[in-house]
Amino acid sequence: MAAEAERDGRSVTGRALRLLAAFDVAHPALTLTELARRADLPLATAHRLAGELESWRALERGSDGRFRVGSRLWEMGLLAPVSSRLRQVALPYMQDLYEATRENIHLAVRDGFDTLYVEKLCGHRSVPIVSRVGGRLPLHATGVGKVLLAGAGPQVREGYLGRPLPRPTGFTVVERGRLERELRQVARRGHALTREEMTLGSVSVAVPVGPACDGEEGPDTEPAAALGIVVRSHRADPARLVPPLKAAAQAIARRLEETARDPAPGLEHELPPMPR
Amino acid sequence: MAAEAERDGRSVTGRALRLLAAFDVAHPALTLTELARRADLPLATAHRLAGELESWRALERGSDGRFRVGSRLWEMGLLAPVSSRLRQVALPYMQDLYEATRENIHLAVRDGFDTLYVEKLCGHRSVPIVSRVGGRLPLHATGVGKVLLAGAGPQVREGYLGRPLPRPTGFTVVERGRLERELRQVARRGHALTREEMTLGSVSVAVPVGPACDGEEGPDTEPAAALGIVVRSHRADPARLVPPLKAAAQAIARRLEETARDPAPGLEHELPPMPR
DNA sequence: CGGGGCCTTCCACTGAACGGAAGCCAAGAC
DNA sequence: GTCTTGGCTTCCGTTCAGTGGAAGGCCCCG
Repeated sequence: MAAEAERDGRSVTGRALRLLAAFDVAHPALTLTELARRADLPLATAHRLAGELESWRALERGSDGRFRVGSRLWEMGLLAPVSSRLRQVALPYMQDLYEATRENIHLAVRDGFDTLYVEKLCGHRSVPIVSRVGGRLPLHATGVGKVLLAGAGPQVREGYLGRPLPRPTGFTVVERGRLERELRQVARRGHALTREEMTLGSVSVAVPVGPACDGEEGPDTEPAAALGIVVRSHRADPARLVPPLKAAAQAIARRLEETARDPAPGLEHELPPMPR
Repeated sequence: MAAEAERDGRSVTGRALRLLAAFDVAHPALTLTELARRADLPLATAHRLAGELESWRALERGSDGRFRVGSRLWEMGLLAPVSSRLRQVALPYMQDLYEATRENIHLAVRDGFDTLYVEKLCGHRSVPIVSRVGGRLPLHATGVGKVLLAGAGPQVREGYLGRPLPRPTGFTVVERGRLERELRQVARRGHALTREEMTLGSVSVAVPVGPACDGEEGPDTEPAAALGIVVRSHRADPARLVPPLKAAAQAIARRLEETARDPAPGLEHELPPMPR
């Protein structure tokens, strides 16, 4: 820890990135002093670096003097593969699912030991829910998470199960044996169904998106993502949602493979770089 | 230009940010050498900095050796106000509009002299279109752009009109006088309607979101955003879309004002920081 | 086998980053 | 009115982290 903290703080780039990392969902806007404290930097240093980041619009400073993440950074982030490829491809199919159900539609990937939510559609009628685009939840307590965990390599699965697992509700399965059995079942069936394991009153159905979603399970074919839907638990038969989910997931997987070839996917219709 | 380039390259942070800025839609994946060339840095320097950025997962290096924008950066970007507030609030209303029309629904803000697209919903049935989330288009050639330009301060408007305007189609209005007249009309009516000015075959309708969207035009009330919809030009009567658009825009504006008060908006349900 | 990309590592030099300190400003207490 | 507090900004001498040329490794192709 000390060693890592050492390495982290040493380089200028590291310090700058620590400034960025000081922001999170609970702290989307920070005064210079808060920023310095959270990044563990001397005020003067934070001031200089934050100023520099601001001049690049990686940070923005509001009229209240607080710093916020800048829209330039947001723009940059959208170039990340998760967003630019996965999201782009999946969105129309997610739209279709939403139209058909008017429930929360989720697209998530595994990032380390977390479920990382890439996209989420919801309307006014959907169940309110804890997930958030860009947010993280445990792998073992959600539908999409279970699918991702079941599809991950044994390495990851072992590593994940070998640590204490949070238990958001009384229904969350955390006993190792039972969880492993469930995961095998998920892998076999090609879908996960979890009842109130993350939030009381909500049921979640999910399927993998990727090579493994055709039923055939290749040796090293971790799914690229998971597609899921969350409905109220009193809803008649969540299992009915599996076929449309699978259809959508397969379509997405196919399109992903197709677009994997062309590096610059079509319409480069950007604005010519207007002089300031 | 020379002066700015000078300042830009001097600081380490600047160099690191230049590396990030080397990525764009047309170049979402770069080899180290390309990266160095595009950022105008010596190879060794690019190598070191890129490595550091990678260790923070601000960049990721694929199996092909190319660098891409990292998902950590994507996550950070989602904390930007455009995304975390505006998008969150507007999305359900945009969903409703999509459901009702199945057409492209756009949410955009003005960023300098560009229309910056914050969100875009579209399904399979919608008109294919050039806009892209995080993308930029001219202010004078789209529905949302015109609304934003009409609502901007005279300073901005003058500045924008004082430069040569691109003309994507033969229908794009670029004559200053005519454009100014149109903008006044947009401001008065509270909505914009453009026919094939950006893309042949598409018509766009848009309304402002924000203080000015109640008809009353305060002195300094630039709209926070613009909400628009793009349909095929042969569609019966695009003007019919104005009332639902206005209703949605007002609802969004109201919710934006409401949530402006509470700094941390509710459910902080993040995962406890799992040890690596 | 030699040439040409592309990537990685090394290391001596140096100028850019550092951060303590001092000063500024506004709000609130007394 | 003055004093205190807290947040922000600027300054500047020291020093150490960043720099980048050069050399070497790897792979592919002719």
